[in-house]
Amino acid sequence: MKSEIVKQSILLFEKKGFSTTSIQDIVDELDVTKGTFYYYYSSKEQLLMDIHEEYITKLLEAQYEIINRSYTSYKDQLIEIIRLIITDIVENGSSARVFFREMRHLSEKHIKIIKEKRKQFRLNIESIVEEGIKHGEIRDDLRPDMISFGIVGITNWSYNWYKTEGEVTPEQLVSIYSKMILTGIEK
Amino acid sequence: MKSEIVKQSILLFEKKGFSTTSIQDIVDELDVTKGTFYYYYSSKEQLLMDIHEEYITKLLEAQYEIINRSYTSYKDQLIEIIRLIITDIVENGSSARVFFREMRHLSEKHIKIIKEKRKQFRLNIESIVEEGIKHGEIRDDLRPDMISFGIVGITNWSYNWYKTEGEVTPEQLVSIYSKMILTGIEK
Amino acid sequence: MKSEIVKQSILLFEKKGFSTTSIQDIVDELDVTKGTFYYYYSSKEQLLMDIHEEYITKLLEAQYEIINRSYTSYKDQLIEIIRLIITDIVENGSSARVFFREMRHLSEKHIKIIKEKRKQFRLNIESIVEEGIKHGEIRDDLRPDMISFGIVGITNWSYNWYKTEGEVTPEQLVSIYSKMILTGIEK
Amino acid sequence: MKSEIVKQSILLFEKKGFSTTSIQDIVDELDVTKGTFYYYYSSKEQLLMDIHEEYITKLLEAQYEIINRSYTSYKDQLIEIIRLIITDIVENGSSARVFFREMRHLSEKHIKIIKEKRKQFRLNIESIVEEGIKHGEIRDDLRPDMISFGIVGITNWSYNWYKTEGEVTPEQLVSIYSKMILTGIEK
DNA sequence: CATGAATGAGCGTTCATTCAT
DNA sequence: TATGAATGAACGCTCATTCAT
Repeated sequence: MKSEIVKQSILLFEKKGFSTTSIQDIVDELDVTKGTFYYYYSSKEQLLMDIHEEYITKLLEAQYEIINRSYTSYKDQLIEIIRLIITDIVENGSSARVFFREMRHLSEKHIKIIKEKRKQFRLNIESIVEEGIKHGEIRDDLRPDMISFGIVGITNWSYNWYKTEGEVTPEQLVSIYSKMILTGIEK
Repeated sequence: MKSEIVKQSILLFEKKGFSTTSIQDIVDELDVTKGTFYYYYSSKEQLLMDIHEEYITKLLEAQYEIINRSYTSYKDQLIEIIRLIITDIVENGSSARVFFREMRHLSEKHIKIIKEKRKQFRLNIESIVEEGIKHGEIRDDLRPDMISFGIVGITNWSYNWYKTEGEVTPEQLVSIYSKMILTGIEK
Repeated sequence: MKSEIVKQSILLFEKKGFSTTSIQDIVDELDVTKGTFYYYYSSKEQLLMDIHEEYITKLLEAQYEIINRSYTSYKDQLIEIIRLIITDIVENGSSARVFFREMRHLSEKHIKIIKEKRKQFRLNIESIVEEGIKHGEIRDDLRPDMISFGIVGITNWSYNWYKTEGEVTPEQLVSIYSKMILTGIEK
Repeated sequence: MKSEIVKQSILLFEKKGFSTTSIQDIVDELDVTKGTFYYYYSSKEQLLMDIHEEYITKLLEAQYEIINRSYTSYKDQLIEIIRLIITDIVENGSSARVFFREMRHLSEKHIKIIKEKRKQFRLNIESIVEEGIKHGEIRDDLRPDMISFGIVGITNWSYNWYKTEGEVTPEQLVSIYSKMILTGIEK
């Protein structure tokens, strides 16, 4: 039941937004009563936190898994991370959209926790960029922090528009974005 | 009065989110009563629509102004548009954040109107990219639509993190992002 | 309207108790809606506080009025205060019962304020007793504080049982209690 | 288990009040589940009734025990009853406070039963007073019923303020109150 | 133009109670 | 004996909106 609540909530939060979705909406969809919801979650905000925490934790784990593999180049490592973000958004679009849009509705305390982890995710990219610069793979005139913001921006933004039914496969998008970022669009 | 309502609303919507901000919150800040609000706006949603419409209209106008100038290259034109987005987010951060985050709370009908204009903004970029490809300025293996998504993604994302008090000036950010997009980060 | 809310609330709080009386109960009785209640009171607790504050303030004022009059003896002054308590309970029975029974439902902060005033009321009695002892009117072997507790106990308790329709008039009760306390029941 | 439920409930009812204490609060304290509670008690109200019944029954029994002893005077008998009330409040403060404050939350039917027993307790005092009057020990100008109300008032009220850690021992309080009532405070 | 009183629908949450196991 | 999942009714409270003045 708990996992069903999470599943339905994500769909509803994605469609209507967190604050516009009522507990009633959620339990109606599951044909249970509000009491049941509160048997599993102490508050609506706690549910949102659970969703956020699971999302970012899994993503961070996957990122560390990538980081700890061995690579022939830092550029390849960056491509792998671009792939991680894109495939995650494609595969868990609803969760991703909830994650990106509804963080504001967490409590101060919870926001802090999530922000820290999100920051860590970006800092890990920044570190790879720094290594790439140090090893002469990446140009040194562009600030690693801004590059990392650029990478998460370009990839994360796709949660706003990417459609599974579209013409471009995830792998193609990974390829295009990787080329854009690494070699630019200039001829 | 009407413009003061808009001004305060934007600040509050940015800080607390649209659905968490009450009409009471808005009028309290202006030291008027709710009646006054409803004299100027027929509903809370209408106010949000006004904010959205003004924002995207101004942005589109600025974009057309850029497009209609003459350029030595399409790349320069793209840089100009990157500059437009960045400076707008820096200068009108609150409006930008409300625009990006709260669109969902518009009515179906209004959403359609705004989405169309947002799409037009991106399509205008796509057109420039297409021209750039046609004239051999931009590589032809990356799909103009995806490139345009990439450009708006990388730039728009900055509303999530850019801080005026930070180390990087808007112009530096324009420069970095322009280089990233046009020539890539590879050494 | 505000005063009607107070009036009805006191009756309901007396009859059903504070926590068993719902806002709905109150507004139903007045044929208005819950919104109306919250237009006048920010919370149920705030209403209870208003009731408490008005009650104890008026009582204290009446007590000071008595204290500041001139008397032929301290005993007469004590009788006057016994009269004050008894007549107050008889005349404002509902308020008195709410005051004595529901204080616990105030917030910590509010409880402190009310407790202080209640204590002051008793201390004022203690002071009279002390003066009475000092001037040889009252025996000195019984502790003024305990005497004051005795006086408020014997009189306040009547909120638990006194009925206007009973055989004993308030004035008779004042007389009986004054005699009991001042001269004892021993023959 | 049943007695542990009673014990904990009394403490919680005293601290938070009956209607503010939830079954969950009670069972949490005992590290069992709500099912357990309902195995022993059919309802929350039934538990309250049990507490009330046990309290007043024991008190009445103790009172009869006093009444059935032989005394040299009716005044001594009254003192013994004052002692009973005071020591009971001191020793079973929590139960006493619950008894005095929460009766209102019993059902109509149960209230009637308890009220009857409480009345009996007072009537027994009234009878002693009457006998005292008849035998010339107690003055006959003060109504035995009012005197009995005075006695229970002055003594019962101590549940509102008496603190075990205070300066006055129970026995001292008994002495003071006995003197106040029997011989008055006049010099 | 603006106010202030009032509405009514809905929300998040609590909780006594039930019941199959 | 005891649990744990679920119910359903109610509660305190919020808020966009209306409207007579």
